[in-house]
Amino acid sequence: MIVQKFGINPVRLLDVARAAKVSRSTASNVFSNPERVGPKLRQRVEAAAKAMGYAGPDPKGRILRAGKINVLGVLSPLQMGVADTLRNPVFAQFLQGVAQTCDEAGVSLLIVPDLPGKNGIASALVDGFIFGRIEHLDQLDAANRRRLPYAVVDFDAGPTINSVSVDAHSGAKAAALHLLELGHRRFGIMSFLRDSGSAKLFPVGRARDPTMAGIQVDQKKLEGYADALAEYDLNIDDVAVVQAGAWDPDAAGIMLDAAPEATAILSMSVMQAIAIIHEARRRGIKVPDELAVVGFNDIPEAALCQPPLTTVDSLTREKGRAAAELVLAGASGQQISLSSHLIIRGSTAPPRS
Amino acid sequence: MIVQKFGINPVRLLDVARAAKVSRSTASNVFSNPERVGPKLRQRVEAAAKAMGYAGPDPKGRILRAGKINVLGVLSPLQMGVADTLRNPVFAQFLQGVAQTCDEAGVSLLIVPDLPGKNGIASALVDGFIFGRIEHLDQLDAANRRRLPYAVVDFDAGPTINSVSVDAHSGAKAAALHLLELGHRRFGIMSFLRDSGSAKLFPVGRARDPTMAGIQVDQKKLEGYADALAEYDLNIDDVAVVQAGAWDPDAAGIMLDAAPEATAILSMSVMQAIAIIHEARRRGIKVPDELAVVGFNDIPEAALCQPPLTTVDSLTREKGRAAAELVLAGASGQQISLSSHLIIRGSTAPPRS
DNA sequence: CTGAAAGCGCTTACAG
DNA sequence: CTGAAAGCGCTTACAG
Repeated sequence: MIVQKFGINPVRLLDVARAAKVSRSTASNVFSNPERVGPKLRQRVEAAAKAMGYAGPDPKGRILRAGKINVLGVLSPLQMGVADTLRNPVFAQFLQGVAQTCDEAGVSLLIVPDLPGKNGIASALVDGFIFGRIEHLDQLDAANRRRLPYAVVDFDAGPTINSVSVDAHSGAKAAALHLLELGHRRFGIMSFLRDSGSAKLFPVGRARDPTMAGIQVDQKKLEGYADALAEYDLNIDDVAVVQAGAWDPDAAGIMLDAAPEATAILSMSVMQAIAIIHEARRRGIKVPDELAVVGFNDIPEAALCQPPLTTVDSLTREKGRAAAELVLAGASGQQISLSSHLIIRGSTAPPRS
Repeated sequence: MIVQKFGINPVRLLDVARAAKVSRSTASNVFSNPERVGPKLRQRVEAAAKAMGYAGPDPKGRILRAGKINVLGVLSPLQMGVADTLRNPVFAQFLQGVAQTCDEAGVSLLIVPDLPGKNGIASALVDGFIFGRIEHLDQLDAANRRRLPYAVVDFDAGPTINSVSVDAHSGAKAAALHLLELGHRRFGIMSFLRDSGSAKLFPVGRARDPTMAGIQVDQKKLEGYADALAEYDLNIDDVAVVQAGAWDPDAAGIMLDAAPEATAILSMSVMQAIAIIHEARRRGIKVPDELAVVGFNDIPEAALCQPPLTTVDSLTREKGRAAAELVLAGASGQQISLSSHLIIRGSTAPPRS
């Protein structure tokens, strides 16, 4: 029968060594460098260990010597816990990419929450980290102090910082051009609210807040939309923008209300694009015939949607892979740039009228 | 400008202490117990630290003293890497549950791959672990030796081991009864192949291999199906069984070929149930009118499917939550049992004929 | 409020 | 092949 106990009975290497009447060094070698120990002593130590219920060196002690921990850390986006991080399908995909590299390197993956009080970066037992999302340079301070390799994603932190970015500008531009080429001229834009606030409407005509596109990568998407519109002599200032969180249940409704005349919606978030398709169906608006929808980022749900979502593939998984490779290789100051491309599926068609 | 360097310049607490002309203890207290240090000394130490680029105690050193690591480990199923683990939607949901508890406890989540050579359990820096999937009692040996709390899921490891299980028997029975009540009498069963082998067909009439249901929890599902069938004087030995991995692209086709007369398919895997719906559509078989399909486990894709999948909700997220709570509470020998229930959606209807 | 000392559990040159 | 010694970086009673 197996008896599960712990906390009690802290057998240490030293105890085993004493019981087996060998030195600590020899006992250590039995577990870590068995070939250096003669068979007789080895068996004696192993027997003693078994008798005492000692299962090998405690990693806590070993780590201090070894230095290497064999763990890659991923830092959750600002204020996000582990659960939020895993729940976000785009981030989950990013993690899958990171995980692929972990598997190749034989390393475990630690998801570190960004908790209000604690400084996860300062205390995480990792060999390096990846910032899942970063919004300001000073978020890197703690990482710089750890003197561990790290990489950021979709953020330009200058030439000294490892980074992996997707060309969001050209991806967003391609999405908008696709709609323009189909003949659409009246749009609504859904931007990403990265904190947990409620949806914000930026109506046409009023002073536009520069934060309406959220973080750096989203601003590039907005510029991509604007540039595409400009090619067709359209001004993005004439397009209503709704900024909302990925899971905001009201966002799709607000968007459709804000741009009732729109024949096409550009969404920076794939989740919101899917939500718009659902909300349109609920309202009896046919997608794509009466309303075309384009998202940004490709996740499995996008292809399963009815109709399947036309969206920008921003190589999320590859970003994760590449970021992890940089960190595990101990790179410093490498910049990797990936190019996104549009996947045309069923949610876009020429406007009816 | 931020300069990212590491490996070099290993400033230790001792160096800072020397530079500030204080003892190690005092320097340590500045970072870990600031209230115990007078303001003058504190500032002197902080200044020295800043000047030398010391950011606070290295967690590697601290851990040895503190004992607690603030990390909960999840062990990947047999032979699975981190990427496989994250990619499996059921397991991803389980991890979300674990993560919820981690967030409540302010703990990070470590995903430990089950790599051929290494013993992840022996070397993981965690305060306890959860076995994502277990098939034999001896997989617990290494965990028992670590003397750290742990829990298993959907596996009865006896009264001394923490476990969280769902009543798979009654869930599966409910699924089968639902079909029987609708009038179905001819079935096909899709069981789960837990290793990476190719699909296996267990045709009717031949000697049935007891392993055709895979691991313990799957055997309970099979019994649940059998008991339901028996209530309608049907024998499970007259039902063709196909056993396949969650992602096997051929499995759905093999199942449909193996039971061409079936009006309903019972699948132990939600992914395979969805695959059967897709394969049926490809073949021009209408679901649910010409073929009813029931899965086991509920994931977001199941509801998004066309038609939405009728499936057993086995409370995967709750299992993760509960398992994590047991471990973090340092429980020992607790058994938690959850009851599954059927979610009836669009993939089931009475048989046509 | 401050510091000298012991120790967390292990490993690794090095000497024999 | 084996062992005495030093040390990984830090913290924590304890004495002053």
